[in-house]
Amino acid sequence: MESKRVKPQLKKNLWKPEEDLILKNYVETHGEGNWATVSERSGLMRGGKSCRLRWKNYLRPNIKRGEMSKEEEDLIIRMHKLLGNRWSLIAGRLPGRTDNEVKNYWNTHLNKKCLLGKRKATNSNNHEEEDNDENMNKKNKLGPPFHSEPNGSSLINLTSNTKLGLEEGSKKEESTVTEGNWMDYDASSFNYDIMDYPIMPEAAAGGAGNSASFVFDDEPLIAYMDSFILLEAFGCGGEEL
DNA sequence: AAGTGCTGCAACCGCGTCATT
DNA sequence: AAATGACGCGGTTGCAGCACT
Repeated sequence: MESKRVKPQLKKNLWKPEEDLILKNYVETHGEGNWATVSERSGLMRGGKSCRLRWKNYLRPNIKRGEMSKEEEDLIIRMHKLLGNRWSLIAGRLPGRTDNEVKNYWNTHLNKKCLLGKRKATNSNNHEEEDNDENMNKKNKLGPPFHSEPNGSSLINLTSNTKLGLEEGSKKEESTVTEGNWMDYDASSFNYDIMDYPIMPEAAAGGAGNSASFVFDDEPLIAYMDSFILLEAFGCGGEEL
């Protein structure tokens, strides 16, 4: 007589210390993963997502709590400038910090700071849309593409869609070269050659009909960004590395 | 001391991606 | 190839605590 399984009412709101203990014990004995079954098996009336979040953000070993150091703050600012709201990537560079924590810290402390700074630094040009964090995030789920200036310096576009093919010297590029939008970097500082990156079939097939057109795949770019972030974050000199 | 507004943080929600069937 | 489920990410919300009046 198998009746339809009724979904138990899941608990919400703040976690109690005893719930933390149950989850911690459960994960330590059974390991991470299968979050959907954790609530059933552990007896916690919490959704899998909730359990996962609680573990990831608070119960996991090596979680660092408390004040952000000046160095961490600085790193967050630099990386946010490079990556936008990609909190998990940023948090990945801050040992013991979680994406949620970094995100909250940004929203409560750094965002204001940076906005104030930007207000002072920018003139009345209408770049509001490009500079808007939310727009950046929507447009920039993938990593930033690159662009070489005729003078030899290089730029990373932080706001456009990675999948677009860059056309050298196009109007679009020129119009988007603004502070906080394109980042100057010295390509010679890196062991990186832009030609190492895959040219996607559609681009290779001649979409733009231009040998300077690149379409970047997400992962290789992320891999590149990792090393770039390190170099950028620690001052490009490499003395810290 | 009480009321109100503000701030910071924990947690939830919706959506996208990936793996499996 | 399509459907399904699990997981991860970023945005948003709700609430507790603090500051101010």
